[in-house]
Amino acid sequence: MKNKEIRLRFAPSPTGYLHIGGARTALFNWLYARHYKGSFILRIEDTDQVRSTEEAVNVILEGMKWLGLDWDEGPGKGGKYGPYFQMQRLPLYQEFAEKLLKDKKAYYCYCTREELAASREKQTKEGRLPKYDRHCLNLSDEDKKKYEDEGRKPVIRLKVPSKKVVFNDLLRGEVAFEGELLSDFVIIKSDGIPTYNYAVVIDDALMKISHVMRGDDHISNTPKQILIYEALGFDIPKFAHIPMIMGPDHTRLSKRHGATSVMEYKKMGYIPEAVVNYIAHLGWSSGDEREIFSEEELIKEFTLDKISKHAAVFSMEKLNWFNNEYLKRMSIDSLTEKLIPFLEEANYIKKEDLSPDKLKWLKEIVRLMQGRFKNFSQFIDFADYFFKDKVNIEPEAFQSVLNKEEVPKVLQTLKDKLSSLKSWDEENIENAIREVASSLQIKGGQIIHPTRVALSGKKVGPSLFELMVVLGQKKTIERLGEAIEKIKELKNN
RNA sequence: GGCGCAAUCGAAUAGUGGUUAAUUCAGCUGGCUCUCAAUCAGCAAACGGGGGUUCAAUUCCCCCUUGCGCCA
Repeated sequence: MKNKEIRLRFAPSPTGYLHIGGARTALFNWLYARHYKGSFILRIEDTDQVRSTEEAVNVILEGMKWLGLDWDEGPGKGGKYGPYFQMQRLPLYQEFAEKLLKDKKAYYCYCTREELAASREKQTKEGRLPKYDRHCLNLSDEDKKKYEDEGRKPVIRLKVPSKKVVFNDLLRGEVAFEGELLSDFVIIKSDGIPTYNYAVVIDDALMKISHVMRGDDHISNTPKQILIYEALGFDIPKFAHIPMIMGPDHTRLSKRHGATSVMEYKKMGYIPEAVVNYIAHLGWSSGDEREIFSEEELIKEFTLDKISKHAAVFSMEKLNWFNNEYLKRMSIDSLTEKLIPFLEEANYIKKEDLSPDKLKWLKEIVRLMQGRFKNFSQFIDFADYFFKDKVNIEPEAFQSVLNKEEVPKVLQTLKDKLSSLKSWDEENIENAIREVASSLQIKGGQIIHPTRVALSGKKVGPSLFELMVVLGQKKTIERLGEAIEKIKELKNN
């Protein structure tokens, strides 16, 4: 049963992608709504006509879906408090503005940018703090007509009462602002578009939002919004201002910090459950020592008293750890399935060529690699040699491992030995390698390391014997030969 | 500049009017091992500063500082 009283919303502006900070805000709202069996509403704040795009709307919706944050009302869903795009709600903003005008709680203002700037400069010079001088507060109809004949387009300003505005933040307790400091701010711009603070109030009120949970960068906007609620006689929702997420340098998270769009994490091969689990821990903790939470557990445990009040720093390392934890727990089957799109993207496989045998082989690779990569892109990188015809030997690996006196002889001896192997299984391969080692009077490592580089091009990777089983006898022998040739070539130069 | 919010290891968070201030990530050392990863054992690492209140403050109050944000 839904709790009709509890209604939360996430209201992004479609001026860009869904970034980590927005996603975390969405997640907290979603978790709160789900925890208390309320409703979660998605609203698109697209009044910035210059920067808003339909493309961005789609990317945001995609991001929400990828994270599994489903909404009860909003784009694609409808709902009884729609529309859920602000640009489709223009008449509503107008209607309530007219009510304010009629009640003398708002007024038209014809002042130009230049006039405003001049007034501000004068006040500053006089040592007063600049605020709108109410030049247009009591304009007569004639005055207005005169201005309009001049071609001026008016804005609508709220007549701000001179009083202290106090609200009780669910996280921070009482927050107070001196009303004197507030200017008669604009609620409708001269082009008829509402300002942020005004539109958000009309929408939240009309959509019956009970809890406004948002980044604490909105604390300073809250008194203005409360004034609008009061002027219109709307019920004031509860406010909870959650801490922001910063980059590692403690500045606002931005492109400078690398991947900030949630969809980039999809592209890099993170799994959404891990991303959700990680960002849930940015500003929230269960209070006990668990780190890994399923979606259900998060919903169950999520309450406001466990949210911290200070900004959090995003850490890629910790995200990697979470992702790896999820990757380790996944079955080979589902891990393989999730990897397939990345393998196709890299041109390592074609889905239509995926015979049962090939799928089995693929799963073997996945089994060998599981736990050794932090995300799917890394898998593509780390396991390339299974899929490519020729190995790409990393220069550093060549220098430090293959470029040694005894290596060509070792590889040649091994190659000869392996060519005659009848049964290509782990035990036989290991025995063969140990035999070569003892016949050449070298340690296992002295044969294993160069062989790994010859076969995979890398110094690190899964157990060599298993690797060789999966790679197959033919390719193993080929690559040993190629490595020997390559060493020769470089020696001669 | 005005106003607001915040402050515990490098990062995320626990925690308490009296504690050896805890856990996870990252770092470091060692075990295991064919490397890496994983894993196990261990190390290092914090209560921003100053005043109060109190027998006792990291914890409560005030100021400062610093960071962040909003407005201009």
